[in-house]
Amino acid sequence: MLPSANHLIPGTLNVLVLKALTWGPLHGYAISKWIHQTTDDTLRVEEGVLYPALHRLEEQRWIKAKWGQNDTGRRAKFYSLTAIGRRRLREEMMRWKRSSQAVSLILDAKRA
Amino acid sequence: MLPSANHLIPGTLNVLVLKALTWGPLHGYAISKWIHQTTDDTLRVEEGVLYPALHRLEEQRWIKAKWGQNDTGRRAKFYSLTAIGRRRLREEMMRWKRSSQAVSLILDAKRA
DNA sequence: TGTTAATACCTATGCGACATAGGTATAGGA
DNA sequence: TCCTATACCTATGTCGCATAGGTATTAACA
Repeated sequence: MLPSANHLIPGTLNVLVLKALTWGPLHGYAISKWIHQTTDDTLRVEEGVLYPALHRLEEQRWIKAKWGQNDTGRRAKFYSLTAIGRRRLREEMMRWKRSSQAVSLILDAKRA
Repeated sequence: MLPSANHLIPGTLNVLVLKALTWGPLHGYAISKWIHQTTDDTLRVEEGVLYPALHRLEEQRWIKAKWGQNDTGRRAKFYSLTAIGRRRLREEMMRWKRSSQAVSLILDAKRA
């Protein structure tokens, strides 16, 4: 295992998924690819991580699922944001901004 | 438990501690206070989290410990960076920058 | 034609880290 | 006297990620 594999920052997966769904309904595989491509291969969401996460989010009513078909007529489960999910997304984004800025504040701290 | 308590971003504690020690040897309680104050109360490291983390870092030889006294003559265990720790700090900082930028890239993504 | 890669979904297991809740001891201030 | 701050510690629970499997369909390719 490479020391600098494309690991997620723990706790960020939910907000990444919610953000992905602001583009409209997406199925799991597409969410995974979108994250992967948008971050230029920096973040990679393994399927064994993504699908359980989607199920948790669905159980919490942050997203809802609906079986459908992709462009090529293939079956896929499309997830979309609920009202709760939209609210949570805003909250989680603010939380991320706040916390990550705090971390950067420390890491960028210079001697007086 | 408040939803927006002063939680750490999981995985960042090590690098925060290592960075703290670039100011010179510090004891656990001081590290905790420094993080707390530097982030203006955004990040709070509970002692039940900090001390085990310090022990792990020591075991990995990223930091080393030495009993001493604080300003008021009170006993305290002072931690300082090892050469390995300094190297790891640089690596972990780069990793953080890379990953956190990727997350922000996603969260700031706008419709075309 | 057969086989591989890509798409699309899933579960099970392990582990590490954090959150929480305790505990000890000393020093100082109200 | 009692409480707060300082300074250290352990134990337990939980949650999420990492890993390693698995199924099924479609497309590409040899």
